Amino acid sequence: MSERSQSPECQSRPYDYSRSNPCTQALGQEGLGSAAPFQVPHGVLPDPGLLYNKNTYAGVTPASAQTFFSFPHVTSDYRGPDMQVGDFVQPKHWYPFAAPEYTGQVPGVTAATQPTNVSPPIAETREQIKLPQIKTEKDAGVQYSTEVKAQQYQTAPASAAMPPGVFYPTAWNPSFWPGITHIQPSGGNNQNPATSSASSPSMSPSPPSNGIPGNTFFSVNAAQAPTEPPKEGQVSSTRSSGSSSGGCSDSEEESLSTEELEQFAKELKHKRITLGFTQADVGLALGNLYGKMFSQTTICRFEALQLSFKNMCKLKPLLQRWLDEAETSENPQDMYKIERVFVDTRKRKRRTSLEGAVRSALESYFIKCPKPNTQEITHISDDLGLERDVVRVWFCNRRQKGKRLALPLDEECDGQFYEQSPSPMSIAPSPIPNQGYPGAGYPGAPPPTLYMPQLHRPDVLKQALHPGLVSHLTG
DNA sequence: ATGCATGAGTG
DNA sequence: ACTCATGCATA
Repeated sequence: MSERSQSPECQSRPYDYSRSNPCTQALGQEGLGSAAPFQVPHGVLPDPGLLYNKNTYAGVTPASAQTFFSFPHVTSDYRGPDMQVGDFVQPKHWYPFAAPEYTGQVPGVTAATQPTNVSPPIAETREQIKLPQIKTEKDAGVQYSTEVKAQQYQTAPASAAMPPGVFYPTAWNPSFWPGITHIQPSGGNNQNPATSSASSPSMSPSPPSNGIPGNTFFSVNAAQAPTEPPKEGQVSSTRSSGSSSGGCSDSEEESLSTEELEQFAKELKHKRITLGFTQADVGLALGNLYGKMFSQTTICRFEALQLSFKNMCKLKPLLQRWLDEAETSENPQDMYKIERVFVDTRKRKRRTSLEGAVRSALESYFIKCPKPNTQEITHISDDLGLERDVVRVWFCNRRQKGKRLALPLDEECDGQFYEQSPSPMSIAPSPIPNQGYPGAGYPGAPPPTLYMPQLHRPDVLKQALHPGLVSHLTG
C-alpha cells in the first residue's frame, strides 16, 4: 500500500512487457538485416510529412507494426532542422505576466568567481557533422579531452564553518535531503497556496549586477544551512523505500499529494518570476542554501511537473524553503549570486543531434519495441547508421520520457501492455508505466488526482505517447 | 523547453 | 544493462 512510489520492484514491473517481448521477433527478421539503406545523401530532402504527419503515423498502426521496419527508411524524409516527434506547439503556460526572464541559463554565475575557468580546449565550433543523418560531434572528441578541471570552488565568505568545497555531484547522496523536513505536511505547507499574490513586484528583476557583496541571504543560511550532510534532524523519512536508485531516499513523498505539488509548482513559478529570478537562479540559490545546486533544467522540469513524483517530493522542500527565503529576504536578488561556482568538468560527449528522419525511425522502432535488447539495438544502430550507444541511450531516454509524461495509470497493472497486446497503439492511454505518481487507482479509474495537471497539457502528453496513439486520441 | 548524455545504484 | 535523477547543450 504504501508502496506507491516505485520500489525496486515496481521499477521493473513497468516494463515487463519487454520480457516476453515480441519485438524480438519482429526485429529479428524483417528487412532489418538489410543493409542499411541509410545513406542519406546530404542533399536529399524527401518529403517531410512522411514521418510525422498524422497520416504517416496513422499508418504506423498496429498493422504495420508487425513489420518492424515498415517505416520507410530515413532516406526519405527530412523534416527541417529537427523536427521532433512530439513537437506540437505548446501553448505557453499561465504566465500571468511577461516575465522578463533573461534567458541566461546561468546568470552571471561563473563570471564572478572563476577566472580560471575552463578553457574550452577547442572551440567546438561546428565542425561537426559528418554523418549523413546525424550531426554528431565525434570529431570533436577532442574537445572531450581529458582536461581535468580542478574543482574550483570558491569559498564563500560566510562559509566559516563551511568547507570550501561544497561540491556536489560527487558528494551528494541521498541522505542529503534531511534537514528539510519542515515541509511535508499534509497540505498546508505553502504559505500561500494559491494566493500567491505577487509578493513583491517591486523587486527589481534579477540579475543585474549588483555587486553587493553582502548577501544577507547566504550568510544567514550558510550559517545554519548545512552544506552537505545535513545534520539536522533527519527527516521523517522513514519511508520504506529502501533505496531506490537514483539517489532519492524517499521520505517526504508520501505526504505530498499531487495537487499539492502541482499547486506548489505553480506558486513557485509565479513567485519566482515575480521576484525576478530565472530558473537558473533558483537552481544556483539552492546551491547556496543547501550546498546542492540544481540546473535550470531541473527547476524547469519541476515547475512543469516533469519529474517523477518521488523526485518532485524530494525537491519540493528545498524549493519551498528557497521560496520562503526569497520572499522574506530583503535583497532577494542576492540569492542568485553565486558564491562558489565549481565547474563541473566532466567531459561530455558532444550531444548528438539526430535528424528528424532518424528520430522518427527510432520512434517507429520504439513503438514496436520500447525495450530492445542488445542485439536489437545493434541491429537498429546498424540500420540507422548510428552508434550503438546512441541508440541505446535514445531508448533509455525515450522510455524515461514516456514515464515522465505518461499518465499515471494504475501503478500496478500497467507494464503489461506490450506484453499482452500486439498493438500497443491500440491501447488506450499510456502504455508507458509512469514513474509512480499516485493518483489513479486503476486503469479505468477516473482521474481523481490524476497527475496530469494543466501543465501536463495534452499536447505535452502527446510527446509521451506513441504518435499513432496521439492521432488516435486527438482525432 | 527539451534532446541527448552521464553516472550512481541495482539486479 | 537498466532505471532514475540530473545536467549540458541546443532548439
